[in-house]
Amino acid sequence: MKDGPSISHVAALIGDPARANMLVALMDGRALTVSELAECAGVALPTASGHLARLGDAGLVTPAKQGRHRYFRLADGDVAAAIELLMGIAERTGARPARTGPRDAAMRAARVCYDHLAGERAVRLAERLVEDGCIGEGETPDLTDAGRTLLAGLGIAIPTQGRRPLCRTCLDWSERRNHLAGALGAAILGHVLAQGWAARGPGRVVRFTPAGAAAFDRAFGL
Amino acid sequence: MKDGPSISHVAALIGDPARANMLVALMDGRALTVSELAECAGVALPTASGHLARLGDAGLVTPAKQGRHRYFRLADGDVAAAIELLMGIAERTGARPARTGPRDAAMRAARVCYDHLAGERAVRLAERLVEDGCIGEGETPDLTDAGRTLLAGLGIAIPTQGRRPLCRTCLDWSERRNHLAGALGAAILGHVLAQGWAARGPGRVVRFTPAGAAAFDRAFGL
DNA sequence: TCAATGCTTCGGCTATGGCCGAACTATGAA
DNA sequence: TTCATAGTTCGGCCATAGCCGAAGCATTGA
Repeated sequence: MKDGPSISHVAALIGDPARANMLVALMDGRALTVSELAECAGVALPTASGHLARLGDAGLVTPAKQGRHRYFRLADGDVAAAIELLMGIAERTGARPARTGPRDAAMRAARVCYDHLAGERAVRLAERLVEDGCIGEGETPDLTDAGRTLLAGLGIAIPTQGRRPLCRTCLDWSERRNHLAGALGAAILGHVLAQGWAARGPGRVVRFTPAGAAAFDRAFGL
Repeated sequence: MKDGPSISHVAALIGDPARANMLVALMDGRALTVSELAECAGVALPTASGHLARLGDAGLVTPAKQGRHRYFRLADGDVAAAIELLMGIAERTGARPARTGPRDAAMRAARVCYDHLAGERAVRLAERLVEDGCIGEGETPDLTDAGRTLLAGLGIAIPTQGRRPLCRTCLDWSERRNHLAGALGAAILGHVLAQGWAARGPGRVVRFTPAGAAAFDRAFGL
């Protein structure tokens, strides 16, 4: 009677189609206004406002007032991780016809998950890092000395340790294996974009240039 | 717009309190019957049956027929992981310590779980029995000679061994630790009621009399 | 100061879906 | 065979909560 209802409250919030659409729209880590989210969810503005108030109360999104706009973003990586996991479960049931459009293929290849990289290449990276002993295993792996050396060589500054874990695993919905999240995951995405190895496409898609993909693979020994 | 609804379907399934309770009850990996899950969820059997059919369709639980029972277990670790994550999010919000009504407090103190005792006192009993070497450990602990002696002294007949395990552990909702189920768990509850140490209240609540509580604690050395 | 924009609150409508009792099927026991 | 137990299906009741339009703040710009 204790855990049940409390998780059901959170799950019920995600369980409404309009709210789910909003949350998915926020999965790329950007902040959107109430009007934009209403548009994404396909509901009228008052309805969206009500939904967002409830999501905010439950700590799934955080508001930021700016002028006469109110921006909302996902509260943190855990919320993004939960949504990714639910996507994986939803997909596996086969309820969804395959329908693998071109945009879908790009999403599978590489995309943003909150503030880090997800998709096929991100999963390969994560597995390689473990294999090479650069990071440990588990939910919040350690960054080893080997890992620090590798990153230093690439010119990626190791984020200072705050409240947020340096490394975290996040289950990838398209690959069904872990990719790397946490502060370091965010730093790597930043590096990839800063180097021009890839650029953000529409929505969550991340497009690697041919040269960028090669550089990425070389950098991490893929 | 395509992902939203599909994750919302899964989330909505978890989002119903009755179903959430069932899923949480299954979190220890064991399989439970429809009746047991109905009891855990606090709903009637037909209602539980319907819920489980939907959870099964969505691939969150898997059924296994055995005789005239139908056992359900969580489909896989991903489902468990998603529930854990949702628990974490729900907890961090601090959202729901709220509704601690009198009936709720009574439920936490002592209640019936299927046909045995659950709640704070039941968990203490189970831990004491293990500590005193009266029963073993694991999912279906053995009853030791020390345990048989204790029960004989209290005048509790040891149930004849049928298909049902004599001792079984059952995860306690409110305490999140194990209490004692199985044929012996049922026998102990029967004894408690027969001795007038406690009486069934409304719903699942079990109310101990002051003298009954003292007698119970003395009997088991709590 | 007035107007325009962005958002929230309110009130009322509606439908989804959760719940149960009763009746029915299937399995096992006597 | 007959009875008992476990579970499913059906029908109907009812509450929750999702939705929108209208009206009410609040912030910005003229």
